[in-house]
Amino acid sequence: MTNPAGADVSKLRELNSVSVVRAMRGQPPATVTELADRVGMSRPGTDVVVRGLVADGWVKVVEPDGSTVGRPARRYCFNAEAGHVLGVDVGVHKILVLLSDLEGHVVHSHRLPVEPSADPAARLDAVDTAITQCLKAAKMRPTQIWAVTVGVTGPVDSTGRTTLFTPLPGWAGVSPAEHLAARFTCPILVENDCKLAAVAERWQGAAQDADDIVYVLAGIRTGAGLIIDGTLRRGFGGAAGEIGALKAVRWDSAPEHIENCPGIPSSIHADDRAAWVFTEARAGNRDASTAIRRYVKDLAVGTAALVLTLDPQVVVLGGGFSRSADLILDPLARELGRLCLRVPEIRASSLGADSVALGALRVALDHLDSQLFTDGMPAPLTR
Amino acid sequence: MTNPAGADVSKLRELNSVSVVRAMRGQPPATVTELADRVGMSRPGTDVVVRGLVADGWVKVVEPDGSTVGRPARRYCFNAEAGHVLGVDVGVHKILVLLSDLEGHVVHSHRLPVEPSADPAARLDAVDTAITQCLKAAKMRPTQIWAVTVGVTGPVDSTGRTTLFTPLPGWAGVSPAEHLAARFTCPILVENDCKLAAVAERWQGAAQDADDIVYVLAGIRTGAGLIIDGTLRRGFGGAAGEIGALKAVRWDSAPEHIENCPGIPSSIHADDRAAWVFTEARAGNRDASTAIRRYVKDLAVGTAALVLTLDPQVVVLGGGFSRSADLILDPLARELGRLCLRVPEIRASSLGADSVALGALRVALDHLDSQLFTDGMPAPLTR
DNA sequence: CGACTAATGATGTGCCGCATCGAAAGTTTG
DNA sequence: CAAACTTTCGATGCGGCACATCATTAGTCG
Repeated sequence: MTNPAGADVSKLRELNSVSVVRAMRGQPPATVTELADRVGMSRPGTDVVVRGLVADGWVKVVEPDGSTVGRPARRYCFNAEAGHVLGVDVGVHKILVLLSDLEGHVVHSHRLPVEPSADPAARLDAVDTAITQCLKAAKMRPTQIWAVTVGVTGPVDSTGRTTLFTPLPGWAGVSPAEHLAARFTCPILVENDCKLAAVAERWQGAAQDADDIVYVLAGIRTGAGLIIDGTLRRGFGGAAGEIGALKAVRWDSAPEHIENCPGIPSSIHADDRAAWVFTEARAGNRDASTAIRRYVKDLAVGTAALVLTLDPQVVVLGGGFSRSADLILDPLARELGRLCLRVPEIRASSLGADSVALGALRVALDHLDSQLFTDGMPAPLTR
Repeated sequence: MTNPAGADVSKLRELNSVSVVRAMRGQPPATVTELADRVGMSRPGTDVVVRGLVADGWVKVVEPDGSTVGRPARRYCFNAEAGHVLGVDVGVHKILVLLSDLEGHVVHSHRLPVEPSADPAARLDAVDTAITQCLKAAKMRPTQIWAVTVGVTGPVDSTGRTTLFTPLPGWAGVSPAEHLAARFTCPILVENDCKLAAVAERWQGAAQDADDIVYVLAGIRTGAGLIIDGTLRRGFGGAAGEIGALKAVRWDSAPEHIENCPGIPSSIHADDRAAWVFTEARAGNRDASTAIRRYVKDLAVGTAALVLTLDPQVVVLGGGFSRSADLILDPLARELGRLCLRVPEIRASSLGADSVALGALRVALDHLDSQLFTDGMPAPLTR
């Protein structure tokens, strides 16, 4: 786009092929006439293009089908099974692998619990196992995967290496991309988990209508992911959104208000303390309410910094605590109203714990899209 | 780009016309053969395209010219005089109007002092006068202007209306765009001054190599402009970069450290106090050094919030105080090192007080570019 | 003045998309 | 059961665009 490139006549075919594919994706099977209308081309021209796409494997035919009157039309739809992508969430407690087709429909998933204390080698082993299991269940081989995205905690630099501090033991400097390159020849992307969750919320979650989104991960950890003008922003060194590193913003210590809330019975498991606090707060427990109020106050300072910097349309609240969004959203909105010039909409995440892996899928698909659409959709069968 | 559009055969000509123009702009006059090489088209094809562009007025011929051997080639260059744009800086003390051709070469400028206390009506009158003078000097009529960008203080919403708080008296809610629409039929853009200065620094200033830039205005006022992935980011409500509104960030009061530095002689004019402080600091005045240290400390907190949010490649320090960048850059870098994960490069602005108007020019030109390039460069003579 | 060089202009070819029209494949109706 | 109707399918001819090739032209150099 930026560098001038002479356009051959064949470029036209490429352009129109891409247009037709764009018009077909995510839609029910369509007739050539419908596609011609949608794309704004003539019927014969569209027909030729569609034939080419069928020959290349991008499009498949859905024979006749229920029509009312006239000669029944052949129906075509995007061949989502032409390729598949993997989305991997390397979490603290679990590895989650999602396998989807080119439309983003999840066809298989595999979840593997991991000890929070596991070292990088063990964790990467678990990733391998989960991917193997997932592919096996889907009866697919690694060569059939067109792209993989891995979500990890902590910032990721442009080479796909984790950098700086991460909550996982010994995880700094690890390169999941290099590790997976041994098994996959396709592009392997590595991305921060908060950023992927943000992508997921825009794709299928609470912010599908917005192009400027601040996603705030509110849980045992606190983090953020930014989508600006519809695109995930990584920052020059991949550390965009790491406002929590500013000591004046008490994101590191914020969850402690809840974790260390006075009155938590010692019988409660460490992982369930937050749930206890939220439940108690709803029941009227003063200490619990205070803990949450303090937490939200700390959370709001960092969020306000993000909001003032970016002026987004929506703030999406995700992470473990977002299950109790009813207790957080309103006070958070109040605090932001106090701190910000213009308060954006604040919404609770509508995706569960799968959001990181979902976002990973979307990033992988986006990567393919940008490649294919700029190259004019070469035949996928040759891969 | 996003909605599928069938590509007619004529689209090819459009594409190639755009490519050729792209290859010509900012370059010395070129022969058809050179252009063909640059664009990657055949010579005859390029020739036809260039002829069309000449006929439309986009390109002009530079007859023969010094060549060495062989038949002398006709040389063509982009006809920058085909249209012009205006960049207007509505400052506190001055109105500055720049008139440039389509290459961004300033052909005329007009500067008009304004009382800081002038009300909006008087200020808009001054804008009118300055524009009139500038056009008169260039012997041009308003219809020959293809786009105007106006830089103002304070956030600007998407309709080009100033919003919220601004340092100019009564300036909130004013719409310079509506005011100018009476004289110009071309697009009139209104933008925040810090944002425009950021654009200027990337265009001709200290950050020409960077795509992720945080511009910090350090002067009597403090503000910021953000460029992410090479594009100016306005935010959903036009208030991106307004981190100074966060009270925890002491940007509002930061300049007071310098303005109220102990020891400033009462004989010094209010506008020259900062200069006095910087001069004294260089001479070893303790109070002055302390004032600057405190100022930088406050400045750094807000800057750190921006840097941590966006992780830019470069921070450009602009505004009046940047003339004394030698006293600010190093301590600022130290503070950011303490506060941030990854410290970006910190550079002093290399543009003077014209930066806002320059950025306004660039924004106007960018607006034209995006329009023309997507429409395939229709003949400009018809305007 | 002739040889060399590089741009110019003209011709023919192939590809692409469009408009048009007859043939085909169904449904509806009497 | 057959004729009328509706809609898709397939083929043909047309015009536009870029390309390759080659003769022509306009300079410089020896």
